[in-house]
Amino acid sequence: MEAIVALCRRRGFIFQSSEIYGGINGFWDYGPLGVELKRNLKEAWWQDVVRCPAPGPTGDPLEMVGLDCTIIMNPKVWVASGHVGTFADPMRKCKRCGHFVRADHLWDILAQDCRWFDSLLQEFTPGSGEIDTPRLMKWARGKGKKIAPNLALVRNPEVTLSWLATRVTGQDDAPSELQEIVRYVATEQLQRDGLQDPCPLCGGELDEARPFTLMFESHAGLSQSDDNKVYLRPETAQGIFANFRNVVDTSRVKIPFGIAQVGKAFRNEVTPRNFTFRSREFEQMEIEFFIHSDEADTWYRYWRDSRFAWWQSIGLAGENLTLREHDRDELAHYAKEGAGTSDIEYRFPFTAPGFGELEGVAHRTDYDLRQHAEHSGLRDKLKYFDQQKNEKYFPHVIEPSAGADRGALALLCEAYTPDESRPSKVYMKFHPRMAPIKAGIFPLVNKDGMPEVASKLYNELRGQYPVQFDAKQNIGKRYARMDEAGTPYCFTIDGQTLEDQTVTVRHRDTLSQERIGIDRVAAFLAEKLRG
RNA sequence: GCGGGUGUAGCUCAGUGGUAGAGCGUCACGUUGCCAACGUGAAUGUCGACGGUUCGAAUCCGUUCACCCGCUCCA
Repeated sequence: MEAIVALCRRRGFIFQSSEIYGGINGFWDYGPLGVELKRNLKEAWWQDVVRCPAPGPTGDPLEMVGLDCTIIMNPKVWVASGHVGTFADPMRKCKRCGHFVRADHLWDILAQDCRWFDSLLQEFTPGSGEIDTPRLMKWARGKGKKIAPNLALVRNPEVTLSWLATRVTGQDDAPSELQEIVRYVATEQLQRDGLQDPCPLCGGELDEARPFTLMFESHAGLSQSDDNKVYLRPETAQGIFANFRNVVDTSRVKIPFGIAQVGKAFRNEVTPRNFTFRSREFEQMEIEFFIHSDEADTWYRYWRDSRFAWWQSIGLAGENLTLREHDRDELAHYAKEGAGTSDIEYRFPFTAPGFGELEGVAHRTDYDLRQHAEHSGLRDKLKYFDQQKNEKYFPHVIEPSAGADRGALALLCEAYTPDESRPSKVYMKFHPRMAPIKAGIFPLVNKDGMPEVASKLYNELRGQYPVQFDAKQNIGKRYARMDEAGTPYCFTIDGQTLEDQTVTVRHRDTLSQERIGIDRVAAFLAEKLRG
């Protein structure tokens, strides 16, 4: 992976944002080659999804329209969607080690996934619940010291155990509840703070539960008050739902139909990691496909399979691409009752042997439209009226939601091909459609009229394709540079060109060469670049 | 947020208290006859940042930032 990051930087695919100031965690810039690659990806998506989508499950053409919404919207959108409120999870921070834990999951985590809690339980006699003070003391000074250094019982065993003793002897019906005993051993100063909850990691005390949102906040207007607080969108989907009625009213679409959007979204991730894979600012390519609930299964399967095929078609054809159906219990709240959710995943070098998500295909039911219908007060006006069926209903939604940056990263990882036999030691095997530069135009040597012919060809081609002209240094060096940029073809003008009007085509992947007429170069490229 | 690692030219790295270096790359000129050839020359550094110790710091100490690995988190 480090080699890929190094090549991205060296050749100008991806730079760290604001690098000259030391960078900023979770933000990345695309360089001259990277912007072409990402643009190719997004344009291919738009072409294949909005302008000319594959036929639907019945063979009929799909109806798709585009949309481009703002990043900042009325904050009520995020209340309706649940991003403000239920998803602003109450989090508690450990005062000792700084660890964050979800308040509502604390006791589950302690019981199921906590080293010191597990170990401490062994010290209680099974069944009886009796408190064995010397035994707990021994635990506190031995094991406990290592795995729960900040637990009150470990820091100050005598005092803590004396509190525990008063609790137990004061009750007739000991054994007492496990949870309460644990809170006692986590509490050092009973009178001042009451019983404490322990940190699953170190045993230290947790502070108050506070809502913790992944959304970036800003203010629309000059004053920085709660009145004008706004959020940077954490997903593009809600802009589509909020405009559902506008699109239906203005574009004559009929169910089933889809609305597509490409755009930036922002999430204040706790830990941005793995190059651009988890960034705080990223770009999504989302479709909300509106259907009647009776057809959810059919459309879900259609989108899952056609989206998978699409990623294959742009070069992620190997075993590194996989389709994973979610288990019921990992589904998002809105998708529990739906036809299913699946991820299209790619085996990135940093996730291997596991996979990382490229695109999620989810049946969101009618959750979002219902939420907006209720919160906006528009209620039934957000329903769709089906003239043929004479039925008014909230459409269900199949949502294929892809990450553009993750897609570009997968393309980079997939293309990266070490090859010790060639001068560059590595080449980027992009699908020609995705390649940032489609062709290099080179005079074999920089004299004898070759540069003039090459330059003429270059000027003809550059109007249609991103191509590069290079006459400097020897031909091998120029080929090597094109290998690292992932340019699939190089056209070289040599002595023979001047005699018979043919050029050599050098193929990136095979290193083989063929001769074609100089007048056929444009047609050659057009054919190779076709979807 | 925790633990471990890294940070010197575009890249790979050397330099362990005393004048900041090498190779590769980049650029210019010459040469060139199909895969980073050769010759000559040139540009390029707040030694990640801030502070401290010292006559003197890339080097020692503290803090901080960024990246990598492992936790945690990822609706």
